[in-house]
Amino acid sequence: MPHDDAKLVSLNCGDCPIRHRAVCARCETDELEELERIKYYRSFEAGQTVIWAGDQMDFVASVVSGIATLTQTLEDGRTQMVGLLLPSDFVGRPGRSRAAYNVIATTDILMCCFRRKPFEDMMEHTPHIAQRLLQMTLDELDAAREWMLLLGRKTAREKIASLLSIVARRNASIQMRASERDMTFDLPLTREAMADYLGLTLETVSRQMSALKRDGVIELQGKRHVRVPDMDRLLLEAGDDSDGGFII
Amino acid sequence: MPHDDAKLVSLNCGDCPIRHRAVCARCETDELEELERIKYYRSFEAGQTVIWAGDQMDFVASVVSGIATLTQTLEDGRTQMVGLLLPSDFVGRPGRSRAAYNVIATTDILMCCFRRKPFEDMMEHTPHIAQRLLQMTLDELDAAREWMLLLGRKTAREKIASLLSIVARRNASIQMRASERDMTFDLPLTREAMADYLGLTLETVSRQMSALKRDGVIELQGKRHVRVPDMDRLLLEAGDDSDGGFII
DNA sequence: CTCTGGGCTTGATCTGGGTCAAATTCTGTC
DNA sequence: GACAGAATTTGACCCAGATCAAGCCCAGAG
Repeated sequence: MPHDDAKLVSLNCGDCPIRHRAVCARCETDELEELERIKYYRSFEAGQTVIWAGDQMDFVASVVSGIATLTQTLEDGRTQMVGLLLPSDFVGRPGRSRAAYNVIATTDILMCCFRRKPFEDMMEHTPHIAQRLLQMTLDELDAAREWMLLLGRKTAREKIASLLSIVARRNASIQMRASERDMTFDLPLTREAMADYLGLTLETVSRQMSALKRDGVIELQGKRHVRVPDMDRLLLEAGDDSDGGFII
Repeated sequence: MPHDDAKLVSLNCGDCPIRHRAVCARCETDELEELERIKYYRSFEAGQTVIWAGDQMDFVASVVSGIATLTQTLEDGRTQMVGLLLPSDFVGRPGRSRAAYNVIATTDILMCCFRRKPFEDMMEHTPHIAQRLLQMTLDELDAAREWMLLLGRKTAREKIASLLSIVARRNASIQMRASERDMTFDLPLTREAMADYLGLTLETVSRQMSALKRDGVIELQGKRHVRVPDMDRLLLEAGDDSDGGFII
């Protein structure tokens, strides 16, 4: 049986062409050679936009390398980022969906694609894959709901602090320094992208970044390099509640 | 193989106790008698709040009857609704999650619960169940993302129009009158609940309802009964784009 | 029939964040 | 090492929606 923290991951196994494998992130063993047979690759340049119309796509894909964003727009141009696609994240789905998203490549992207029908057929007799996709999707749903709280009820300053702490936390898990109070990282987003993520304008983002800097919550070296002297302070600014919650 | 539109539904099969079944919405046949063996019921009164702490719950549940809302709050009391739970909707998940939600009963609720471990075990060898849960979760994710666009980028008037058209559409599918331009329905939410859903205050909700009424977009009989003379007009007000999107 | 309280509306005023505009870095690149 | 263009900052001003405060409507209780 799969581990709780198992993920469907993309791994660069040495030289090109990069191999896509379904592995358990913990035990590191291949589980499904079958994926190998139905996959192909597709790359996109930084800045390129792909309109991902759910029910018209005949494939699903997973990011192998690079960063992309998932956005929705109104016809007058207002745009809202609704997801960040990092290596190993999936886009597209087994099943129908009317929703259409813009997938915008922030960097050059390599995607591993699976033709939909074979992928769905495969899921039929390999419950592990279905369960992992379910777990990944549930995690995304949790993240989306937390973001709804941010979009609906947080102030501009809290929004910025929340975004920074999320980026910091992600870096922390990479650096294995989650317990450190002092953190340093690079922002992978422009001010405009941050604004689209947070439901703000880029001017407001800039102003609040300046305010947080003035108040000593963050330090900036250049525009993108951020140092947080005290993570607890930042989390406080983000307004996230930390109480555990009771059981019924 | 399961149909695309298959759902895991709760059905009231005549007398109490209500039976929970996993059926295909299209072919109407039972697929999994096994669910019967691990389920039990639990009811909640209107107004009751349950703190649903993902990783501490030892069961998952599905709404059999009644309406509940899923909300998140900041410690100072600001609250944001992040989902609506209607009959057949699931809450809780097979797998771990740190997220905690408040489940607030809008009406009296009957829930069908499954103890987590047996439910997860069952998923292992019944791929249909896993696939349906995945499909349901993906649909919820689409809805959450559409809501993020609303929360982040729509004006108060557009938010109200969007909510009304969603409620109208849901009623339409029940009444089988999707093609009608003229629609009538009851709002299942108080002004305050609408506000929490839309990231607004109840005063703004009230004002915008009055404005839509004044402009002839809707008619009100009493506070909760709404008539929409022209759905197209309402959809226009909601600002949703209708263009199909291209394929890459 | 009146009282009460919750849901709702409406008005007056305030303000956070949007809008518009200009100045100031940064990043190349020739 | 200067020029071009994009990213960012900062300022001035404005407005949509929040806040504060009355008052209204109506269903249920007595």
